[in-house]
Amino acid sequence: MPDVARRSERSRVAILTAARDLLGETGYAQLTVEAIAARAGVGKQTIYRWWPGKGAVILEALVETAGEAALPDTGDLRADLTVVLRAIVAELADPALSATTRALTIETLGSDELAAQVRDRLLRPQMDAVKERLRAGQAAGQLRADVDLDLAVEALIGPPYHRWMLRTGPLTDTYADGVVEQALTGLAP
Amino acid sequence: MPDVARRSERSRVAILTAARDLLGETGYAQLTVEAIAARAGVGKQTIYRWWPGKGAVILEALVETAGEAALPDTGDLRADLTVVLRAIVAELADPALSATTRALTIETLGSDELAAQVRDRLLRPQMDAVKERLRAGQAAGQLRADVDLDLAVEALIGPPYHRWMLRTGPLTDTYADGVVEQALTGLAP
Amino acid sequence: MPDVARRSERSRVAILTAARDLLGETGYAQLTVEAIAARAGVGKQTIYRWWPGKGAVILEALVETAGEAALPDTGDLRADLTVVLRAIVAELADPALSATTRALTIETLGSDELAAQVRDRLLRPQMDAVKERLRAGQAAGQLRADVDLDLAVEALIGPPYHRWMLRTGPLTDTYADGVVEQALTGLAP
Amino acid sequence: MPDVARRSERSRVAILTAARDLLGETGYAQLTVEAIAARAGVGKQTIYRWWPGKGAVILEALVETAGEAALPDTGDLRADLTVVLRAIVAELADPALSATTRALTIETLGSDELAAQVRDRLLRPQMDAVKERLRAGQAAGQLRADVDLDLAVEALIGPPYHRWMLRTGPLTDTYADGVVEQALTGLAP
DNA sequence: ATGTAATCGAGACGGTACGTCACGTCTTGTT
DNA sequence: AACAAGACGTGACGTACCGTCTCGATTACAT
Repeated sequence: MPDVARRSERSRVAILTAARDLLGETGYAQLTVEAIAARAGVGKQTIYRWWPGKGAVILEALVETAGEAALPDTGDLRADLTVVLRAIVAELADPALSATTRALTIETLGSDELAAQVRDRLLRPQMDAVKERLRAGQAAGQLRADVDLDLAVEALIGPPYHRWMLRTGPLTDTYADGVVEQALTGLAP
Repeated sequence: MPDVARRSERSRVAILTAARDLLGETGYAQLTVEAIAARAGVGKQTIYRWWPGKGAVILEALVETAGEAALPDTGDLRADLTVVLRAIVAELADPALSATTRALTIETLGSDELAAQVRDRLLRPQMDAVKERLRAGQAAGQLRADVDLDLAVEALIGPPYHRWMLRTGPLTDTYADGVVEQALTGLAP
Repeated sequence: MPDVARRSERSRVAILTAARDLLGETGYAQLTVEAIAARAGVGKQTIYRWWPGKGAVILEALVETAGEAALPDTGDLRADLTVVLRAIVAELADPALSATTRALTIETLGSDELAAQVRDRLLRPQMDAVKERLRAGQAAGQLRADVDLDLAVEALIGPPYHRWMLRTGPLTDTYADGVVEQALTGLAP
Repeated sequence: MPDVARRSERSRVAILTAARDLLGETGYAQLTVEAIAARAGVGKQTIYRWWPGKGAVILEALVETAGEAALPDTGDLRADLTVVLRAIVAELADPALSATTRALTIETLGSDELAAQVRDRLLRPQMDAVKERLRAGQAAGQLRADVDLDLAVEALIGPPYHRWMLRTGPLTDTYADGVVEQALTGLAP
């Protein structure tokens, strides 16, 4: 079993960077473990020693990139959600970040293990943060008391995610605003 | 430049059937072109002659399976949408159909070409059917006149899709009903 | 079974010509049945209807090319053999004819059937002609009475054939003369 | 740019052995790279990493099999050559060894590169050994001083090679003796 | 300071699937 | 019935990566 104390930080960073760069430059199809190792100047075994596979590397790369999902609470629920939705939509519209997310989604589809990891480490925090903000709004009487907060979160995040995955429309601030508008209308008292 | 007139219908059907069966039985990992060819009793070349790759085969298999996206219009918008949403959710919850969709999604992510095909041949019809039903409801005064129908469609389809992709919750009739309820609340006059 | 009466002479000639041309232009590696058919403007089946395979086509091409193996008999054995040997060596040195012969040799190595055909239709006549000339020389007392004529023929043809196959030396008139000289020395009374 | 220092000797031997065995057991038609790899318990890539193709494998197998071409020199030229010619003829008559040689000849005809290799690594040594023995004989006055040694070698090796390639006669000790007899008659003072 | 044990880079290994090529057969009109 | 055209099942080709496995050569810790 690997001795984490002796782990080379240089290699760890090089691998994650190489993975991100390759995704940005050549796309998912060229993102092979061998390519990551070569680009990072690292032996393949060093990757397999510390990660179970390609997907886990991407996940870690994305987790490192992702900032803390701290949501603003200015008291103005609509304004706060607009900020969040715009950020989410912008991230999906950004080619570099989007490539990583897309790659991770592919890996996710093939592995329940990884799917759970992604859900718990990456999504849950984000969704929980939104949920908390909604709960606060609900307590403040800005939402009906009977709304299911999980559904409410999905009403906000589901549409842009669907649009991004299936490329069925543009991902703009205007769109983000529209999603917030529509969702809040359904949730308001 | 294959001569489509001489194409063997027997082979075409055998290939699509084999692809569907393999997905149902052994999952995506075992869905290789060689396995499809072997199972269908067909040469690999016959697959490559008519489809650009594995993804296109899956797409065609799914398109053939998918019935016509004719939506009911009983006049009761809520009832009609509930029927549709329950069907969509059931499909996503069904392991067999879901496997095909999942496989197709993976292939999609690796090819813009295929992504466009999927969007136009598989998704657009479904989404358009929902949109038309909503438009009829809008004309009948059951929806506000100012709702953006594209957003409305996404409000219905986005949440279950998000939940399915990221496995963040159960996909049940109750859930479907909740999604319809919430969406209609936001769209009602 | 094919009805030889209806056979298309046009196709027959086109096929043999295409085979010869392809050998001359692109070499043996490109000499596929499909290439012959395409170049000849002929269906593949027309080839397989009349020949058992590629080798038989080449054989027929070569048989048609090869003139009658009539040997001169001027009474001067050395002069006659020199003429023949120079002709043989020249043929082996000629890239076009040599390509066909080489191709046929390859096919021969893989099929006893074809090897027998080549031996009987192509080689035997040539070797027999040489043998007859030697027999006449023997009768005229220009050869020892006890020489084995089959061996004598091989003493003339074997060396240049070996040299050609294995590319171990130049194939010139001088060389041909040397072979005749050496062989006759061994056969003379 | 494979790293020859890390090459697996076990694999190298297994591949060459498998190639020889397959030739002996099933013949050239079944001698595919895939069959060699399977029989040797080796990945195909391991073959392609170290040899350019099937032909080179056969060549190496034959080179390893072939003993050193050390010719006896008892002082009795006729006896020494008889030993050699009988060995050559026996080798050509032996189905197993002959299969390898035949296979190599086929491969040779398709590649100038390989042909040169075969000539230089396999044939040249053998022919040179014979040539040296003849040179010694010439020095000892057993051959005329003016004989061309290259021609003399071909007079010995050419006939049996021709007979073997074209299957025009039996390959026996008696035949070998006849060839030596005839050649020496032509070369004697 | 030195031994020792794990990590490191490199890359060969046994595999699996890829997408292509040509084989020889079969099928479909045309002549 | 032979023909041109070309789709078909078959099977080998040579390539790309997979994940595992040796190799010395660092490198960091415990003597």
